[in-house]
Amino acid sequence: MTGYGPQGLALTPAGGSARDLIFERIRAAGQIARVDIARDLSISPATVTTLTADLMSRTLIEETADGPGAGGARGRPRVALRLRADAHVVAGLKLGDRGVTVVLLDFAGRQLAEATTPAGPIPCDAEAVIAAVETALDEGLAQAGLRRADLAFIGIGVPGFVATQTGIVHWSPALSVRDVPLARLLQQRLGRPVVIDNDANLLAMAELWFGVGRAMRDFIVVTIEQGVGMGIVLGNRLYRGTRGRGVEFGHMKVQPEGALCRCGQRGCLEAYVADYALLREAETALPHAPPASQDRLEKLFAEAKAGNLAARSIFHRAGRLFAIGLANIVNIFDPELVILSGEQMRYDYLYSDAVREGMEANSLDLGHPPVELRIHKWEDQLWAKGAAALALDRLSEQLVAGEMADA
Amino acid sequence: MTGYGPQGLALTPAGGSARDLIFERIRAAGQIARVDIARDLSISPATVTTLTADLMSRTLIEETADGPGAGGARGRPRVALRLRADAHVVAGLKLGDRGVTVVLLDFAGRQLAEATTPAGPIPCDAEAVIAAVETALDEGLAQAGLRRADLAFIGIGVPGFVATQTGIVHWSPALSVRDVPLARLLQQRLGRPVVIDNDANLLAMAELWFGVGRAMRDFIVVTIEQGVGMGIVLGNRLYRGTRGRGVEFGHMKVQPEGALCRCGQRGCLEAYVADYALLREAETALPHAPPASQDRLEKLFAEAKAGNLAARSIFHRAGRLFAIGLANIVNIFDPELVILSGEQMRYDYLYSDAVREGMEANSLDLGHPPVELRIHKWEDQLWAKGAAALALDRLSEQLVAGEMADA
DNA sequence: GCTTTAAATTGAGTGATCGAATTTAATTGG
DNA sequence: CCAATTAAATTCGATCACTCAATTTAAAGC
Repeated sequence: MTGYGPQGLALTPAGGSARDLIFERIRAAGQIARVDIARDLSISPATVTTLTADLMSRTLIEETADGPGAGGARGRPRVALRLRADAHVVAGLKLGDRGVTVVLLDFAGRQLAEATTPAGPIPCDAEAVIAAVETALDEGLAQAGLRRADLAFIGIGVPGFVATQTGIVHWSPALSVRDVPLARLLQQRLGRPVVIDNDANLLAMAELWFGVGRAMRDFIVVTIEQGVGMGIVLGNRLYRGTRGRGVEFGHMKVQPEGALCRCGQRGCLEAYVADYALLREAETALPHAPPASQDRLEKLFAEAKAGNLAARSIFHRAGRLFAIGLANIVNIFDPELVILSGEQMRYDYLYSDAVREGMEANSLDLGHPPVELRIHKWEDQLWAKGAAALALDRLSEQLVAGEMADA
Repeated sequence: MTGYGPQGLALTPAGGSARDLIFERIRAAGQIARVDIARDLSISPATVTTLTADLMSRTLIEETADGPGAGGARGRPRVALRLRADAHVVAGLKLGDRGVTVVLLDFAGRQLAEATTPAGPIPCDAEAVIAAVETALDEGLAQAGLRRADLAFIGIGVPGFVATQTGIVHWSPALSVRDVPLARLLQQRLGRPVVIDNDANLLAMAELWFGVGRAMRDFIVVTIEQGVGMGIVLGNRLYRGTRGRGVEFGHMKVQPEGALCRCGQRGCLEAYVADYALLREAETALPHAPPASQDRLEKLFAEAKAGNLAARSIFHRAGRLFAIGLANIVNIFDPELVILSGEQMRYDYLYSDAVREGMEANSLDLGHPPVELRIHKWEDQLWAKGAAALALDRLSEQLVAGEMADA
């Protein structure tokens, strides 16, 4: 008499109310008339009128003054709605090797300010990270003529193992200590709500909220710099793995008993394609170069292009294994699109046709066309925009909850 | 003016109504009183009364006659509800090498009949498969004293690449032809609605609906026999990949330029651990054995146990690569549990402590305890029960839709 | 038999949403 | 310039899902 079927609820308990759906629709469209909302969401025009009036009374949206938009209209002209730009401001920050980047976005998604402040040497302790964030944030606020109190939410991208729900950074190349409750510490210091996440996840968020990913249900973003990161979007949502930590693509094993990785294991993808892995090999093959530096990697690539066989083989192997790793991911998730993003993209050996071909050769041909592969030039503030997207996401949740509370 | 944020809906549009949730709760519990439903689902007792009355009028559930259950109760005794066993009957079938297995389940999840009928040589054409299904089904129906018309839904598990939504089998080791619209053909022949799915997915369904997976949100089922299959459950739902086909674990590359796989590529996991891969190697190392047969694999394993180094190395390599493949999956999904299931489980080299250790050694240590690994003895009808679970799942959807239609 | 207890039910009330009718703001044609 | 036309937006009454508070029901305890 124990029954059968999943014990957890297979059905989603609630789902978004019509008000939330309308809000999301307006945000996604930028400008949209009530009729179109009703049509898009299969909601009656009556409801749309009621709920948009409610959203307007909460000063979240407004009617636009500008012309009709839709061509030679006959009847009553449609009135477009949009988010009120002045409703809220959020900040997004990214902790990087070269410093801290910050962007400020208004509620309409427009960028109000962008700044990068150099950071000290990493790894450093929590206090130094907090101070660096504080400096960058204040710089951005100064540009926009705002104060900290004006921020509705702050999102921060951190490399490493980050648990978003708890706000704890379990390990990060930027931090000399483990298990830092960074979100809480920053919230205390900055006086505003803070949410943190793995930086690769935020790159996926950036594509989902501001990039090509907006129109895709399922896609993957891969980035290579110091390590190898991956963000997965399934069903228009960032998939964070079942325990809320990032997905670990860099430590997929692509070669049994292979090269030694920073993580202590062997054969990880990262141990073949990350900066340190390439440089490590270069040290063996080309001992004449100066000690490890960003510069050296470029030199190494130049040598490969010039025909140095040792250098060439380093990149060749990296590309081959990278293609295998990508193919494995594609076989498992079968996404609509794979985006390769990262500052190292200039290295044609990793983001090249050879990799694309290798990936396709290693992906199962199921009769449908191969996965679309796009290469996105790395923009410094894209990561920060992803962090801002996370902040906007949380802000929305908060607004919905608030609406429920006082409705 | 293009807005921002995902264009698809991030919020789930509707979600289950209270009636659906109550129905699911009763099914999951087997026996449950109205008060408990109200408490578990945070729904008012009044609603539970109303909606259970509705479900009873639809003859889906009934009150039980038996004693109170809860200890020395004082007040009005609670009346337990349960699904009406006689409401519906579903069939689940599995196409296997050894034949077709069928189970019949009543609406209370109890097994009414079970039968296996031997099948002809595979691969064969669609007509032969349909005939085999028909024979097995009628055998099961005869056992239970039922007719085809009594079946509410029929679920069928097919090895290979199966698109569930369209009901098309794109490729299967059981079929000599490609892209067979098997669900439609069977539906026409049997006169009852048919749903098909990849057999590994159905094994996951079986665990989710009837096994340990019932209490787990996220778990993975891996099975090895002819090929390597995997089913993934995320958030109490089977994850089928973004295009509705099964997840391709068997063709994960675990060795660059490695062994040749049936799929034509190199280094696939399957090319190291599937039956044919082991036998292929045995042919090289142990040319004295009789030609390929199930029997030979057992012999090979016996030799390995007896100390034959060549035989031993075959299983050793298979186990090592299998562990790597598992570790990669665990790194990506970070599930609560991994279930290893399959008839070949007797071969300790694949489902052994060595594999467990290998998997843990290759999984990233993130400070939490390693993933739980369970080995489930292969039961012939477990696959078929998974197919029945799929049928029950579809039946529920249909009932919900029907409820909406005539409510 | 009366009280106590807890489950189940009932009936009034609320909020979300819809359908049909109405109002509004434009265009077009006379 | 003024109807007629068109389509967007709004209004109003109705419905449905669900809740709350009060009531009924079926048992145990005294």
